[in-house]
Amino acid sequence: MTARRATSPTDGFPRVPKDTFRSRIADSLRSAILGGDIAPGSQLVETTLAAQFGVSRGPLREAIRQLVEEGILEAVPYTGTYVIDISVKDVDEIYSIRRNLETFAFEQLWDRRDEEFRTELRRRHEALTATIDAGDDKASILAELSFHGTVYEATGHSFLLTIWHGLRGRLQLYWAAHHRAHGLRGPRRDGHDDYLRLALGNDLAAMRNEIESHMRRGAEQTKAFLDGRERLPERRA
Amino acid sequence: MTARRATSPTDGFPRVPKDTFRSRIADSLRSAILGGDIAPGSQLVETTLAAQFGVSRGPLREAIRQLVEEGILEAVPYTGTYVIDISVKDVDEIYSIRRNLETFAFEQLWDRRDEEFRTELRRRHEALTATIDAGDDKASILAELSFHGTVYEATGHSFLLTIWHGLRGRLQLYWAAHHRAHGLRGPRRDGHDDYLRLALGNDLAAMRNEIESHMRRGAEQTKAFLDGRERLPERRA
DNA sequence: AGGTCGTCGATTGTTGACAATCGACGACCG
DNA sequence: CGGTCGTCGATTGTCAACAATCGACGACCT
Repeated sequence: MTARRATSPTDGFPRVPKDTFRSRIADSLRSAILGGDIAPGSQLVETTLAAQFGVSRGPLREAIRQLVEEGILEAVPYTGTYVIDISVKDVDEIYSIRRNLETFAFEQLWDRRDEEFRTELRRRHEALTATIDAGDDKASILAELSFHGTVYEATGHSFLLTIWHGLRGRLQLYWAAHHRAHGLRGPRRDGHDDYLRLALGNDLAAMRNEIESHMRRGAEQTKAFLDGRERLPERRA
Repeated sequence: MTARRATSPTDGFPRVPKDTFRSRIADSLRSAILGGDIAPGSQLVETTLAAQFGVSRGPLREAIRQLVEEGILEAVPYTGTYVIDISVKDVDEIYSIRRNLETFAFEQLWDRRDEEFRTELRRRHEALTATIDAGDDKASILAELSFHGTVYEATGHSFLLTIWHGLRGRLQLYWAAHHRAHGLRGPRRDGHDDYLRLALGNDLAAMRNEIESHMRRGAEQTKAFLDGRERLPERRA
């Protein structure tokens, strides 16, 4: 009897108005940060933001507390709140734990994969390649995260899903920074073909290996970007 | 250059005053909930709490937002905020992912275990048995969590540590409920002897097995308590 | 000139009052 | 007697004003 999430928009029946300023502000701010419209490290000024959103500072501050707790903002009392900056160590950590969790998710799910899961995974894979073909980098970031999110959602493991959402935010932040710096994130169109094939197949060990190499590739790619970024601070491509 | 946590009290130099109402309120509220002074399912009334803490509703609401995001409170807009209730499914999830993460932590740490780690682990194990000998159940809950936390902290993996803190809160909540219901939580005095011995030894596979069985034991114990509790519903929620 | 200390603008922290919403109780109607 | 609908108290959501703190600039002293 603990169920019924107030924030979930996909509950079936028309829970239309159940909305509040702080939730809209939080959503809006989050997507602005994760989408790359606000650069990492920059300071958020409450009065300015409140004016931009057309609300007072009260709800805005509550939204900020929420995002601080989500880990995408950093607050220093009496001084300021800043968008978190990204480091090589962070990337290593995120990818290492993501490898672990995604493997765990597949282990949990493996014998319970049903047709709905397979269909959904294929659907999101197609959506991903479509955004890549369309050259829409911003959408392809979301599509890739949505693709990987399929398995987390399918486990029905709510705590795992919560952790994944935290990781997802970080990844989105890194990739957005990457994209903003290079102008092109450049995911290969066939980058998830093996992943999809193995996820639909029956060789769990092979799937483990695929996750391993997939994550290593991702970590190397992201770290290479950050290395260059730290060696040449402030350079335009 | 992203370092310097404002919330860490163990930084070395006297960061005395860097405190704010909302942080104190959040700490106070959290320990009251996790310590079992506020029952799961009960509603928090802002005006009442604000009066008890001697502050206005502003900072209190921000603290609540924080705890909601930490997962120990649940908020329904325009209606109320409640201490989360615990379910059998939650226990299964927590222990399954905890087994996974604690194994991951040992794998990360294994070849880097130094004398400081061994000393600290032994020290906390002694502290744990001491609280059990003293019959201080509340302290033994914290001591057990502190003991297990050693390995997470030793990895230096900040994201892993963050996730552990989330799990820790849930566990503390379950155990506190358990304790309040039974009057005695009853951890066996030698419950962590094998765990300690293997954690200090050189057989990683054996350590994996120990974690596995340790978690299974813990999950069964907690679930048995919840089963009995759900069969005899004591109060409304 | 170099360093120290006071002052000031900017920003966050806090407060009390006011508005919107919810859930329940009770009157009213069939 | 059962059900429906309006009203009302309680609770949360929002706002604008005020206080505390910080960081930097500039005057002052040595």
